[in-house]
Amino acid sequence: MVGAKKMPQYKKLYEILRKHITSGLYPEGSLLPSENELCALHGLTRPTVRHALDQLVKDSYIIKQQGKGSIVSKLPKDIGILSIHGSTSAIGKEHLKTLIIEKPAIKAWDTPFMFELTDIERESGCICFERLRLVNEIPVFYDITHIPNINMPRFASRNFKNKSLFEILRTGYQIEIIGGEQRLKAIPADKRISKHLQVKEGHPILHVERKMKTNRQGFYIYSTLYFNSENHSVCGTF
Amino acid sequence: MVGAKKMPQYKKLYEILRKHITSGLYPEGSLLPSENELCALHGLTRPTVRHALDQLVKDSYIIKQQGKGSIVSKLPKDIGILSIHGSTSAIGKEHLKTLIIEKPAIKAWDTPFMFELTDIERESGCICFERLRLVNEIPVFYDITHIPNINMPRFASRNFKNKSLFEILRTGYQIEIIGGEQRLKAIPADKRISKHLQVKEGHPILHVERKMKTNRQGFYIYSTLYFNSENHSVCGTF
DNA sequence: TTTTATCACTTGTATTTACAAGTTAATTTT
DNA sequence: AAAATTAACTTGTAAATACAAGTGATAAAA
Repeated sequence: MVGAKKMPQYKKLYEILRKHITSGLYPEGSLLPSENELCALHGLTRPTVRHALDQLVKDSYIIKQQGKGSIVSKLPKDIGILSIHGSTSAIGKEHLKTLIIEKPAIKAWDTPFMFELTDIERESGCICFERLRLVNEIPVFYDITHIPNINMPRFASRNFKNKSLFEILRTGYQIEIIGGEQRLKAIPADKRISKHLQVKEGHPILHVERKMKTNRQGFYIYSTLYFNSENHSVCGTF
Repeated sequence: MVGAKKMPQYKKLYEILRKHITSGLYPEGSLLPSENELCALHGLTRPTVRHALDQLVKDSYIIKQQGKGSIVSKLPKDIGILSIHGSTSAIGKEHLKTLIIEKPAIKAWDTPFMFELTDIERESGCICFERLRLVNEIPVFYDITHIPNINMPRFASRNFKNKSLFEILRTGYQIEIIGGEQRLKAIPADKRISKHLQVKEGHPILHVERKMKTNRQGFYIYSTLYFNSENHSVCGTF
């Protein structure tokens, strides 16, 4: 294991409990052992145990309630990956289809780009691709993704058909999204958008520009979204 | 008395430092007094001071660096999700104005309401008010807030003119927003919206429905937003 | 039976003490 | 003068202790 030796006690306990929660040992809604029990179990003092629990609260794995205990809350937030919520019913995975409009290709960044770029990003160029997502065969959002072409071997030739972008990044490149920023607007559909989303020109479209921070230092992923929110909403937690 | 008396010490210090930072006493990039200095200044012990600083870190008012100190970072987010970003320049507080369209009043919940309500919420009724926010005298967003009328003494008679809602909730009722969910849509402006936001009917409007979770168990704050995103964007981090 | 009170248990706040580890600047040595 | 060392800071981790405050179940009283 990589450097688990000098990890502080509270962090060790945090990792243990985190693993127990995500693995389902403590199901959602159940109570964690009390602070005093955790002290006895792991040979720690209460301030240390509380420090570990504070981290779990911060990452919203648990909610604490005075007089009651530490309640396990729903498993991790989907990192702002905007989920879709239909106005009629929940959308199962089986109804969601992805169409590749433009295959991943290496090109120069647009100038100006929606976010400010570093010199390194600018020089490296980007991998760009466009996708259309359909729910029940109806196009719902149109997605343009820009990834800096820095240490991304064979990315452009990968098959995106059935795997999520984030799954490929995580499993193929050990890249995980750890946060980001986004800008939202409502805009009228232009010719290109109206064609892809099959709406009239001028129809209100939800426009999202996102800059996603990753666990790789200085490596960001950019994405532009055009969303037909007539029958669906974009949902998110914060 | 609206409970400023039994506020814990660490929270008092948090509020003091927070005020000092937002008021510009400690400018961005500068160092806060060291933990030991804060102990001496306020007659507290280091764990208590550290607890206060932890809160400031959590809310990203400061960044701590071992061996150096607590560095004041950029003034943040009102509540993480809702800052406005102009397409031309940053928006200073001096250019932001709030207009009360409907004063806080106790009434029954709309049926159906945008989010599902518990029986307790439904029975208690709600405090509802509507505000219009202007940037440089131009209306930018229209805001309808619903707060359950549960243990909120004298809330309806408070003056909202110059204080942020969240500031009143935090200082007057010890209520803090700890998260939430939201749904976003792009919709055409109807008659009412177009009147308030001074746009043509049918103009694309960003519509946000939010359910905000608080530190008070089972207590949620609901808000509906209509945003004219022609010249501004809604920005958020995740 | 219903209400009230108590008790055991939970987390919340706060003090005190100690040492580890990172940063910076002054001092000493080369 | 330049490099290395030291000293004096800073925050980080961790222990032991105490009491306050909220919760829930049990026991006592009405």
